[in-house]
Amino acid sequence: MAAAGSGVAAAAAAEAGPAGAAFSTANSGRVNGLSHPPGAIAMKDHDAIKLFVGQIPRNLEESDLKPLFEEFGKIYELTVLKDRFTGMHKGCAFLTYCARDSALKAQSALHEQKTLPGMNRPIQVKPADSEGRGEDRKLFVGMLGKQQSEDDVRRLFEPFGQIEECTILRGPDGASKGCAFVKYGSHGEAQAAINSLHGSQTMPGASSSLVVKFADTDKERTLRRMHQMAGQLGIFNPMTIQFGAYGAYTQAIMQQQAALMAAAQGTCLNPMAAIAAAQMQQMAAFNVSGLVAAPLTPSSGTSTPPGISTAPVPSIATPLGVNGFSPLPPQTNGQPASETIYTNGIHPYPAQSPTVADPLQQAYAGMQHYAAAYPTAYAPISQAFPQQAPIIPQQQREGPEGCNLFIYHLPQEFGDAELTQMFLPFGNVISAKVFVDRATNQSKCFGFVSFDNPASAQAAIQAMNGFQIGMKRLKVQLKRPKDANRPY
DNA sequence: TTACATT
Repeated sequence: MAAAGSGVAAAAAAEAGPAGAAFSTANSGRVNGLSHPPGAIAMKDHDAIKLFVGQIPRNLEESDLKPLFEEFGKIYELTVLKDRFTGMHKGCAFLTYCARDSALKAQSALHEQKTLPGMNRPIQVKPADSEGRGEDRKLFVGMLGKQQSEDDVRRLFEPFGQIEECTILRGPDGASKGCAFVKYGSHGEAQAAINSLHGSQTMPGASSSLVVKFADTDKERTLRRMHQMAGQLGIFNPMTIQFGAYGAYTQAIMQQQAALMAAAQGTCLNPMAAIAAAQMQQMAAFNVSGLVAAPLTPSSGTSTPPGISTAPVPSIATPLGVNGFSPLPPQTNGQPASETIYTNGIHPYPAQSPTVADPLQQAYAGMQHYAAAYPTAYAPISQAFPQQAPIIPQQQREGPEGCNLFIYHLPQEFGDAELTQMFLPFGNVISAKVFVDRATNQSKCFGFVSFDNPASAQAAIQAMNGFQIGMKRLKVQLKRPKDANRPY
């Protein structure tokens, strides 16, 4: 390789980072995917449909099938399913067109319409099981009364169909958050329930009428996370606008974030961006592989926060039976684990959206992987983003008793702004102060954060105490009262 | 070795 070019290539490879790995694995894994030529990033609609294609003769490979399906549009990905051990052709495939419309056309033109040579049943072309069919019969129910039990909700929804699942979202204390998920046997039943129940009544104690809508899909949830995180960082990224395709959107953000992260690692510019970048990677990996990146459970007290050690992002795409539509970690008590941190209306998106705490955990975990993999490979790219001035002016010092946190083991490069960002998800941060050595201007790695209410402070302790960053774990405690330890 | 609102 030419000496002049090698550095650039290495940098590009490094920048692709774990995300790149996740993408390529998803495409090429152990199945013979129809991969895209290097450098050519194929786009697909954000609402593209993954099709299952059945009744394919076993002697036909991707290259043989491609012409047949290309008739309906540009193919984003075509993968013949193979037995994971023997590599044997399973007589079916997954097919994703770049355009949603192509999928619909292919489905109506081909499904049960013709029989391929050697087969005695007609070809099957229909949305893969992973495509929403679990989600589109699941409802989010909001504005329930806090006293209403699962049984109450069941009774309310029973008239419209078979209920497969009914879960009230609850806080850690078991108190209802006034919302629930209800899953029917079919989309139609769910729709019927929406038609009849949405806005139909106001439950005792609820502030407005009953909300009944389809639960967010996986994609919507992830997108919302990204927007949320982007909002928190004050990121406005023009790159993302021109990329309508979801995958590309993610990738674009990630690349930007990777650049930012590089800046943060190289020059201590913006550690929170690093966190966000890590999160973006996690989300992208999640998106692409259809797997939950890491089991997430809120940490508490001094216990080891689970799922944030150094578990690598799963990079094995499950080629068949992908059930990427179980975005929440396994639940033992019928509640989404990620919901349990929030108690007092801190939740940035009421009830059904993901919390900030689990992204944070993912973020930190991701940061560690990233740092491990790419310790110093970056040049600072500070101009990648206009660096926003810290938004929150620091006026007050201390909040009321029980609202002030002492935080130790902060990363060296964290300043007031980063500290603020880190704790913003838990409530209204009225002050955040990192102590710096006045001689060296170096952080002393500890600081204070004050909220305007004790519940926020408690939520922050629950979520962030014991949080691993690098080799250390954050210590997050209530600040000692001023008069403590006085001898008299 | 963990330093609690600073000169």
